[in-house]
This record gives sequence, C-alpha cells and structure tokens, in this order.
Amino acid sequence: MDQRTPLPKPRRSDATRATILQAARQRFAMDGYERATIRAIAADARIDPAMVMRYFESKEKLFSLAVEFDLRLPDLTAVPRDQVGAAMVGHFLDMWEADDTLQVLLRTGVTNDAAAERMRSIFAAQLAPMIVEFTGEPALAPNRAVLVGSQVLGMALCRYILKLPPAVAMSREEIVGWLGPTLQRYLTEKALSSR
Amino acid sequence: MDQRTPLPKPRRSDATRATILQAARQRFAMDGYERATIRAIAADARIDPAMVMRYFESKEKLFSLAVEFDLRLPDLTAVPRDQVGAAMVGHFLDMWEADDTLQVLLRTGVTNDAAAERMRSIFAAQLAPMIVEFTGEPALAPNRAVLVGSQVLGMALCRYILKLPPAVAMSREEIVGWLGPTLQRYLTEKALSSR
DNA sequence: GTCTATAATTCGATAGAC
DNA sequence: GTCTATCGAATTATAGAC
Repeated sequence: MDQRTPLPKPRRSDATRATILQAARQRFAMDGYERATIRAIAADARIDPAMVMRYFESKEKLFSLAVEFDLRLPDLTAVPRDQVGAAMVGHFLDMWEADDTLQVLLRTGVTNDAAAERMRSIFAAQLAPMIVEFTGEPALAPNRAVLVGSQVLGMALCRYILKLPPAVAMSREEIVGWLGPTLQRYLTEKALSSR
Repeated sequence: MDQRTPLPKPRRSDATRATILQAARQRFAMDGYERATIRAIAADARIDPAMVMRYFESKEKLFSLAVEFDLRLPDLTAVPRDQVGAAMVGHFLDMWEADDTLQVLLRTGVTNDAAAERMRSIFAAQLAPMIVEFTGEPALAPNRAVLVGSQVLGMALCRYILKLPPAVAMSREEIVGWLGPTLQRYLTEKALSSR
C-alpha cells in the first residue's frame, strides 16, 4: 500500500475524531471499502489502530459516518434559464476537485450497498427536489435528476477514477462546453423529441 | 509418411476451464475483485477450490483472463448519419443486457488497476479508432470517445450498478430518446458551440 | 484429476495493563 | 486515553495422499 503524507497529530479527542474521519475518507476514496483497512487509516492519522475502534466501534460505523455529508447544491433559480446547464457542470466540477467526498461514494458505491443506498438517497432527497423547484413540475424531476447524474457521474468516473487520458487532458472550458448543452437539455426540454 | 499438425483435441479440462471462467466473470461482475473469493467461484462452478488454483495458478491470473474479451462495436458506417447517436445508445443497451462482461469492467475498474487499464485500452484501441473511421478526423476522436463513453458508462452505472429507481424504471425507448441526441452531438458536432 | 489438510497472511475486533 | 498482545475468522496458496 502506498505511503501518504501523515496528518498532524492532534491533542484533543474531538480533534482526534476529526482526524480519523478525514483519513478514513481519503482511504475509502482511494482504495474502496474492502481495501481500506483500519490499520492503514490509523497509520494515516498517526494513531493507534485500537483507538479507531474505540472511537468508532466498528469499520462499518466509521464508514457510515465517513459518507454522511450534505451535498452543497447550487441555487438554480439564481442563474439565467439558458445558462443553467453550463452552470451546473461548472458547479459539479468544483465539487469533484474541492475534496474527495464525492470520490468516496463513487469508489465504494459500486461494491458497497450502504454507499449505493446513500447515493440513491442523495438523488431522491436532494437532487430531484432541487430540479422540482427549478422546473415546477414534479413528474419528470426524478428522470431529469438521473439523466443529469448519469452524465456527471460518468464524466467523473472517466476523469477522476479511471483516469482515461483524454478525459484527464480536457480543460474545464472544454468539459463545460460539451456537457453544458447536454445538461441544459436534460433540465429544460419539455418532452422527448421524435426521431 | 506425412506429418500433419494434429487438431487440438478437446479435452475434459477445456470444458472445466470454461466453466470456471464463466463463474469467475459472474462473481467478479457481482461482487468486485476483493469480495469475489476463489471459494465462491469454485462453489458456483461446482468444483473444488483447489482445482481453480490448479487451472489458473492465482486469483490475479484468473481475473486477468476473465476480463480479456473483445468488444463487439457496431459498424457506424452502416447507419444514416443523423441516426448514429440513437443507434449507438441502442447497441450499448444491448451489450449491457446481453451478458455481464461489461459489468465486470465497471464493477472492478473502480478499485482494480488492471481492470482500469483494460478500460483505457478499450477506449484507445477500439472506441476511438471506430470514431476516426466514422468522422474521418483523428484529432478530436479521443475526446469524442471519452464523451460518448462518459454518458454511456454513467447511465450504466446508474441503471445496472447503483440501481437508481428512476434509471431502472426508464424504458429502452426513453433512454434512447434522451441519450440519442447527446451522443449524436458528441459524435458529429464540429466544434464547441459558443455561449 | 480430485480432494483433504494445512501453511502463511491479513483483517476486524477484544482484553487488559499502564 | 494509549498501547501491546492476541484472538478468531477469512483468505490465497501449497503439499501431498488417493
């Protein structure tokens, strides 16, 4: 397993908890659930492995706390209607590159059912309602949310997880330029166009 | 007396090998690399776990053989230019639902680097060249391949792996209707549109 | 070819001294 | 709170009898 820069050792217990949680998120994001061991997380946090168990009882509970966070979704009503697609692509790119909380879900949700359930919850309880508020029609919102999510998650998968060379090489402007119109259509098009 | 190369005699061991490989693909596709154990694969193939090791030497070599297959990509030159997006969506849907070979790559490529490298190889050696043959311009082909792949993989992730309820509920026609124009634009649009 | 037994690791989790 | 020692289970992999 690879070496990573150790985090500064804290003094207070609550700071210890935060340090462990941060190290856990990084490990889960990099290695997935199975390969992220308590021992490796403890080593990253520069703490004894037994302490991790003392603070979080079990690996499963540590994981559930590590993936418990609120998505900071943008306020779509604040941007012009014809720019909502591009704005959303830019916002999600910011989120993916800000920290590794989204990487945790993508890396673990594929094999861990708790993480997958967390993703389903995010789509249903956060993304879809925001789209309802934007479009005003609750009927198609779940479908629009999944369409937007599929394109955003797919690009994140190619760029940040699989690291496909062309996806890594693309600039932010290129990604916004290509994916913006796609999300624009998923968010605003009334119904399916005939072909 | 003439000497001729003898035909490969079909042995009993060949069928056993194939049975193990098929069971391995299913397990790797369902559980990912770590959680798919030799014991479980052997149980599925109704064979002794030691036999799996005898035939494939190690779990890693078994895995590398399990993800070695040729993608059957459609001949884009055979379909009308304005229907190429919809045709491609339909073709990929067929592939995803035909067997679990694509699920193996998606489920394991997230945490296993060998599978990720296999995916990068598929994009560079099969998908991109096919797009070059279709568009005639090699410059943008890697980007188009990644764009198409991101949307297709993203929808597969939501529908077949994460099983987001709206993605599972969508009909084949709906998916083709929404994703078709997206892939059409990724495949045919000359350059980025200004906004 | 087949299977039993087991080696060698690694992991999550626990007990208990200090 | 912290750490040492270790348990029990699960895993890949090997050795060898039949």
